[in-house]
Amino acid sequence: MKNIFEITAKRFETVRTAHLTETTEDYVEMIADLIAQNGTARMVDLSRCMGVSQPTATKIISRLVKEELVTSKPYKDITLTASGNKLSSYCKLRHKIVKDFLIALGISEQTAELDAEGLEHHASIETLNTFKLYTEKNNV
Amino acid sequence: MKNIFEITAKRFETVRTAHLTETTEDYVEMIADLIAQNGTARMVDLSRCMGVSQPTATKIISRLVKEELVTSKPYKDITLTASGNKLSSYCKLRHKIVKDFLIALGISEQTAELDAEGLEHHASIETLNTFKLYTEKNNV
DNA sequence: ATAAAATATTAGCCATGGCTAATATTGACA
DNA sequence: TGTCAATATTAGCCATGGCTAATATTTTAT
Repeated sequence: MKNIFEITAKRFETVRTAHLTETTEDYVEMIADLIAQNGTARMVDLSRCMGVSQPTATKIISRLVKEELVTSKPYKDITLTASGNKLSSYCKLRHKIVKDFLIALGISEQTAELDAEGLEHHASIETLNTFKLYTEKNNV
Repeated sequence: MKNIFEITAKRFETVRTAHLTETTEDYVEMIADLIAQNGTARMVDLSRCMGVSQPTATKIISRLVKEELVTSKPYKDITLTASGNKLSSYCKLRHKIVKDFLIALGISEQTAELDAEGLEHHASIETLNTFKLYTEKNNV
């Protein structure tokens, strides 16, 4: 009846923290994808890709500007700062590790893509490393 | 430039939907645990286990009452309805599948517990089945 | 039995991230 | 070039889930 509380509480706090960074990571990653594919990232494409309205995308981008991950001037294309680029590279790598692992396990590519989107934000370094090793061993 | 949007949008919508049900599931599961361990689920224990303030727990419980997963009368212990119990059983099973899988993969129990808490809400049926089969094959 | 401690609720604040409607700006093309 | 369509922003709403401070109730203990 004492530190049982602290142990479970810490788990849930970790998950809540992950949620706070999820939106940030997903948007930064999508901006990088759009730039790679189209040369530029426009608000309208970003909002369509994320499945939200344009005002929602605008609001989130303004937060990312404050966090210095993104640069955005009114009516201009969105770009990533150095730290935004760094974060997007990390997220892309992590996404690939999770997706490839699921595929190596025998899961269909479609499900792997869908599940990776949700799972990637909640895998610790230890788990990511284990996933990576498994894929390397079972995918040659 | 057309249904690329729809595909990625659907992925993110799935994740957002999962988030909406996460709190519900975590609280229902914790209430079941507290009842199993202590005989009753009190607000103060629930809030400590979830790592939130008591008013936050109270607010969430009032939502769960509306959703008919929980019964709660002021200053009385919290109990689960039939559907609350059903949901908690499902969540508990799913949590075990994910945690056991991570352990079977070679991940430490501590990390497995921590990561399972975040991962369990984002694994599809296909992925859960694959996890379960893997554990069964590699854990005998 | 009553005072103090523990527990629970209410009120009221905040940030995030959804939305629609209205407005502003840009870009395209006739 | 001027108009219209496309894009972007702003304003203002909502729900969720955090919090603290204040209040209410219950439990404990003297």
